[in-house]
Amino acid sequence: MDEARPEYERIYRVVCQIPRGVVTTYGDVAKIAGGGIDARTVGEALNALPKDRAQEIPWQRVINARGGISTRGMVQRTLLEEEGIAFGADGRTDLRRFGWAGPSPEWCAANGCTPLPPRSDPQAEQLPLF
DNA sequence: CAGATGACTCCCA
DNA sequence: CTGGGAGCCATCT
Repeated sequence: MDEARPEYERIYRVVCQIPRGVVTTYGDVAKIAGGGIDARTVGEALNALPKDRAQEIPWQRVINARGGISTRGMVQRTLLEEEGIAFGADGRTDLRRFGWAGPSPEWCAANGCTPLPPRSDPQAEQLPLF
């Protein structure tokens, strides 16, 4: 039997908090989870994610810091497009529009996680609707 | 215990 | 934009 991996479970819990229609990065998930977890560890956790559990965990909403998909194949991109995520010609998406702001502060407190630092983007308010 | 690997990220040329 | 290199952490040989 595969041993329980508490570090991974915390990562999964954070990913489950990502609402439909938005995406986040490995680094952000790592910061939220905290506890010596970094972007690479998040990737490992999702890679080791069993298929039966992939149905409940929106792993597809986790992408790299460049706004692109690190996985091979079109599976992840297709799933995200189904949720309304738009990709550019280079296969990247605008994190300022589809980027996840992080879980609620109360959730963080209840799960011992760290909320995401507020990124003040003056242009984020002026983003065109298109 | 040491080396290699990976769904990562940042910095610099 | 593209490459190369370093930093980082967990898992497997």
